Amino acid sequence: MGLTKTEIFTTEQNQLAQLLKAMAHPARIAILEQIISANACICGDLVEELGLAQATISQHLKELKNAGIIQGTIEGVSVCYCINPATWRLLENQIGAFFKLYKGPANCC
Amino acid sequence: MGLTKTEIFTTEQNQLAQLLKAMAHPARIAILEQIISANACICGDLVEELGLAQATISQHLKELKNAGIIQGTIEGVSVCYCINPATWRLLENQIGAFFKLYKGPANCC
DNA sequence: AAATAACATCGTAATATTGCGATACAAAAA
DNA sequence: TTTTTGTATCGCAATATTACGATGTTATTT
Repeated sequence: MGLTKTEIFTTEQNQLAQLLKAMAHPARIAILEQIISANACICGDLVEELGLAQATISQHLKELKNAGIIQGTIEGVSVCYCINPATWRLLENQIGAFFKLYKGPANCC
Repeated sequence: MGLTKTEIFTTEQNQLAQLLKAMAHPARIAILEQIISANACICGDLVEELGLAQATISQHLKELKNAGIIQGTIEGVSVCYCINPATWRLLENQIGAFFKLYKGPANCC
């Protein structure tokens, strides 16, 4: 096959997996770090900063945008990408809740 | 192409991406939730609980194990999988640090 | 209006992931 | 020792991801 069986999982499980997947690439982590540290970043800067082609960066930005993690507003000739606060908080909370499930080592292993 | 250029990123970026990727699948999230809630889980239970074939579950368990997120100890006939506390804490801290980078909306968008 | 600048999209090649049936394997039970 | 039980691994087909050159697109300059 090759396609995930989303229908057998809960909405929360699918949503969290999708958001994590969007972040689960070193280039996209680097992009997010850049966007956050620059506090408003445009694609051109990222191409210079990271060592990837413009087309590749643009594609990664698209994935982050599709996942709702970032948002882009046109600013003259260039595009200003920044964090989508709502999704960021949502993901932070979802992940936080997930990690809090674990109460430490069990008595079995 | 088709292979990630890990050499142009930092060790931290690659490590975080790899751990996130290991979690970025609804089945693996469901598996982790099961392992945590059962506080020691074996593969057989998971096959009944989730709607995936035994071979598929075993493969997902292998990925979580390779990433260091879970560990398995042989317990008689079956295998007892549980959370690897060290990796769990590491990931929790890495993610926490990452999310704390963001200080709220910038003044640009 | 033509040229430029900054991104986006298309098309493609290489590789990775997902899922599962079939089969192998190792430990315990019969 | 044979059988059973619980997992792991193999091999395959379908699909997804990654990267990038080439080409579009859109808004600003000139």
